[in-house]
Amino acid sequence: MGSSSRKVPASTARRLSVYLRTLETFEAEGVSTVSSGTMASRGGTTAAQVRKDLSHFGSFGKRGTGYPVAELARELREIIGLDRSWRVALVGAGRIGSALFEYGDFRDRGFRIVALLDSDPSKVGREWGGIPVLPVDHLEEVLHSHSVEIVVLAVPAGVVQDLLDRVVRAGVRAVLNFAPTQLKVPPGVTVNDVNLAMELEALSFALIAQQGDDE
Amino acid sequence: MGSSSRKVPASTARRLSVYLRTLETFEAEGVSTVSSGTMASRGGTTAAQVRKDLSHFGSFGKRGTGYPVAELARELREIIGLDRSWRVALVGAGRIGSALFEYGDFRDRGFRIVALLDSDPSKVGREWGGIPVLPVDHLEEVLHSHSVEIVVLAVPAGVVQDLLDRVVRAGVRAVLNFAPTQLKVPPGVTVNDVNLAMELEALSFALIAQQGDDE
DNA sequence: GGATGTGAATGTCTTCACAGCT
DNA sequence: AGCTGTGAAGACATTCACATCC
Repeated sequence: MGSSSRKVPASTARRLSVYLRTLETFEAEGVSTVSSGTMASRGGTTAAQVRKDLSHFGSFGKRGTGYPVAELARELREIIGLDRSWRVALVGAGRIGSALFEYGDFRDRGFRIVALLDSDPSKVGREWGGIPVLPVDHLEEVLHSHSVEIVVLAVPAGVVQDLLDRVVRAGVRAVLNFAPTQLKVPPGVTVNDVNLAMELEALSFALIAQQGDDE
Repeated sequence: MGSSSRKVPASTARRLSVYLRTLETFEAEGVSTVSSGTMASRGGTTAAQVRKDLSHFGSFGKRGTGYPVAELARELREIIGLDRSWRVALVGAGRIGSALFEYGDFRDRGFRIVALLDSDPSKVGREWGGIPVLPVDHLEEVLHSHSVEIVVLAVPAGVVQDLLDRVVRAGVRAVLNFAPTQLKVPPGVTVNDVNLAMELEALSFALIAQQGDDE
């Protein structure tokens, strides 16, 4: 009971990655069992939160003992979908695209960049680590021929909505967007935003708010 | 009444940036007044949400008319803290640091990178756009001499907690962290995480969950 | 004894719905 | 008439606390 993924809070989903990373650290340290309390203290949350989060997917612990590190890690990988590999296309071979491409961590975790696209003719035709940069005009056929499941949009704000529409029409249902634009997303499609400007502005806001607290 | 920043939900704070960007678009288009409904449709939220959010800071609209675009934009800039400029130090002159540095948007919005630091001797001594890359050993004095208010940590996971501790001890209270590590943060300090791996994993999870829905 | 798994209680955020201003 | 501002209701998420099992 409980192993179905019915009604998982979005916030829970976002914490699973943290748990997995914590478990992998313990695994590397040779620890074989952890309690929810230990997990919590490393993950910046509470013991009850860890248990509730995990309980959405099943019962992985033993009372009195805790959770088996290796086994729980394996379960989480399966739940998150990291027990397989995903085919990713990167649209926009600029600075951000480059940083992302070089950030080898992803490959290790099953995200394989199988296609690169750009609109700039001076970039098209080049290769990044053996992968050719293709013209963005061919977006649809590239997505199709490479069976792309996840698209990363690292393009200027002005063109991102148009690209998203094309990507969605081509059947892709998961997108990572770096443009500082709030996109119109049809149901059934997940778009995660990485908005660096917004992160900095949130810090600015926090500093201002802190200031006001000393009164 | 209500112009004090008592008890502002974190989620509200994160939406203010979106509202500001929406307003700036309208401003550029010469629109002088917007309703909460229009704001909402562009910001991916609801009219009531927009009004509630704004109501935490004051009453900026006119009933029957809507909100004055230019004036509300100005108010939001002040609330967020974009009516001044912030002094930012960037630790880690690698790929991500470079991408961030080149992403000129920030300068325009008041985030001025005044110092660059790295531990790699081959990078130290170089210049990026006139700003010298300094050795991270001198972190504390650099933060001090440049009156740094915000620090961006674009460094490997292994060293980030140590750097955060130093940064906090040096009196900085706002940090943007790119390492995939859950940091221990003392009270009074705000750390925002940009975790690319986690964003991709969230997409993976979403795809898996969608799959399960068709049953 | 020790730690999980989970209903119940609490807290937080969002949505509703409408009074009140323009 | 139109749209804001806001208490109240509702939905959602977190924390508590304890029975349950190893």
